[in-house]
This record gives sequence, structure tokens and C-alpha cells, in this order.
Amino acid sequence: MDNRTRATTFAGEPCDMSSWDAGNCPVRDVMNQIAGKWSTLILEALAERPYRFGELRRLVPDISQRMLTQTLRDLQRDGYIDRQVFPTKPPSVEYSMTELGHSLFAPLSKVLAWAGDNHAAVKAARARFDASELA
Amino acid sequence: MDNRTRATTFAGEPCDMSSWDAGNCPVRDVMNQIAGKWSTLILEALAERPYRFGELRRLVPDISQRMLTQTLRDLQRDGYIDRQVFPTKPPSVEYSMTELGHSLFAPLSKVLAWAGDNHAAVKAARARFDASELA
DNA sequence: GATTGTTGGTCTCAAAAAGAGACTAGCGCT
DNA sequence: AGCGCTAGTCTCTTTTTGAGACCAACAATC
Repeated sequence: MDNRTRATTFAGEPCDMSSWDAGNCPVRDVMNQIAGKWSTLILEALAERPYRFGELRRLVPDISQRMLTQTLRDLQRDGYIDRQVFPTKPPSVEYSMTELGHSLFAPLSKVLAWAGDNHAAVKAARARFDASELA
Repeated sequence: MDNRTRATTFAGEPCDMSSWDAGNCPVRDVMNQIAGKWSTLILEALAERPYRFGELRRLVPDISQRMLTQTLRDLQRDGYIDRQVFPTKPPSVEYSMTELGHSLFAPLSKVLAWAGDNHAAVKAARARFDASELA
């Protein structure tokens, strides 16, 4: 029963799908962070130049302070961005992209570009689907 | 006060960040779908060859049926995958990647490859961060 | 001929995540 | 004295996700 499942599913796949379990799958481990709702936006901004907390908040108007804080900390934790505190009178914090972050953003920016180029096609597909749904 | 915010934030940016609002931002509109927790996994599988519902479920062991159904419908809605029902005795359903899906997967696979290549670096950064946190 | 398994889902309920908005503290400006 | 700036945190509500039961028709098994 269990061996049949394996046999049916993984009968010599060319692609390595042998370890898609939560723990040992690199794709999931890495993607689950950068796939967040806000991560790509923040990365896109920081890829261009460093920004401060308040600047990012204004740049992405409808992110909550709470999620911005959390997204930034997650990105920092995974080594994509750096956090630097300047002891000015109201202390300011600057976020900047690390080398690792830039190396990730290289391929990621291609996906972002694809999104821009094919937005119309996606919207069209969506409209078609929704139309056929209300039949 | 409002104009000052704009002036401070968008003082002639080289990158086009003029419309990051929820509605008119292509990046957010497209990415919010493929950035889901499971979307990339399903796309990765379907990029290789078509799969049936149950096969996908077994392939990604810890996805719930509910989320698999929903993820597949979202991907279908955006035009990345096709859904074909075969009227066999217990009717079977096959999901396959469309042209649009493949064209998206081209750049996306580069990011996935990056994730595989740099998984160690990310885990290392994470460990460093966590260590400095419990100070 | 009754049980069991298979198909691809849906439904309900609990848990986790995200969003909205008030609140903090120290300093500058007026 | 009162307000606003900084970068956050805290709480509360709403949304999203996960776990698991249930469905109907048919096939093979016992």
C-alpha cells in the first residue's frame, strides 16, 4: 500500500523529487521566505538602493508597520538584507541588500520582469476563467 | 503633509515605483499567486510532466487536500495550468502546464535553482542571526 | 453480497497568520 | 507646553490555512 504509492508516483523521475518533505527540501525552505506577500516588493526596492524603515513604509503604501517589521526581520535573518542603526537624535535605521541578496535578486528580477510583461495575459486568463465559472 | 511624503520618498527614482498600490501593480498582482506556499512546488512538478490530483497529493506529502484543490484552481485561473477530466469509472483529473505556465517557469526555475545552490548559505545566515539574537 | 478501496473533491471546525490601529520614548521645533 | 519625528511593539479583529470527516459511484475482494 505504501510501497505501491511510491512505485506509482516516483517511477524513475528525471527530476529530483525524492525529498519534498518539509524539512529537507531546499526549495521550500528558501522559497517560503521570499515567497511572502511583501518580500519581493521589499527586495525589489532594496535591490536598487538602501532605504530606511519609514521610506519603505511610504514606498509600499498598504503594508502594515507590523508586517514591514516582520518581513524585514525575516529577510535579515536569511541574510538577504543588512540592518544598520544610526544613533542620530531620533535613531534612524537603514536597510540595505547584502551580496547574498543581490545574487538572489539576479534570477528573481527575471521573474518580476516576466510578471510585468505578462500581466495582461494573466488578467485575460483570469477573466476567461471567471466567465466560464458563472455558467 | 501628503505631498511632502511623496516628495521625500519619490524624489526621481530611477526604478519605476510610481504605482505600487494594490490595484495597478503588475508585480504584486502576478506574484501574489505564484508566491503562495505551495504554488512553486506544484508548478515545479507540472513543469516536468502532467500529473493527476492524487499523484500531486502524494508527491507533496504535507499539503492538505483543501489547499491542493485551491492552489490548483488558482493556478488554473491565472492560466498557468490546464485541468482535464477523464470520464473513467472513478473519474480522473489530469493537470498539465500551459504555454503561459512554461514561459513563467523558465525564469522561475532559475530562482528555484538558486534556492538549491544557496540553501547552505541561507541556513548559515539564519544560524548566525539566531545566535546573535539570544544574546 | 457486504465490505473495502479508489477517484477528486467539499464541508466544518480549530489554529495560525495577517491587518488595523493605538501606544511607547526621547529629542527637535515652535 | 504641545506637536511631530523616529522605529517599532502590543492588542484586537479578520482572514488564511491546516486537519480531518464526509460524499457518490464504481471495482475488486472476501
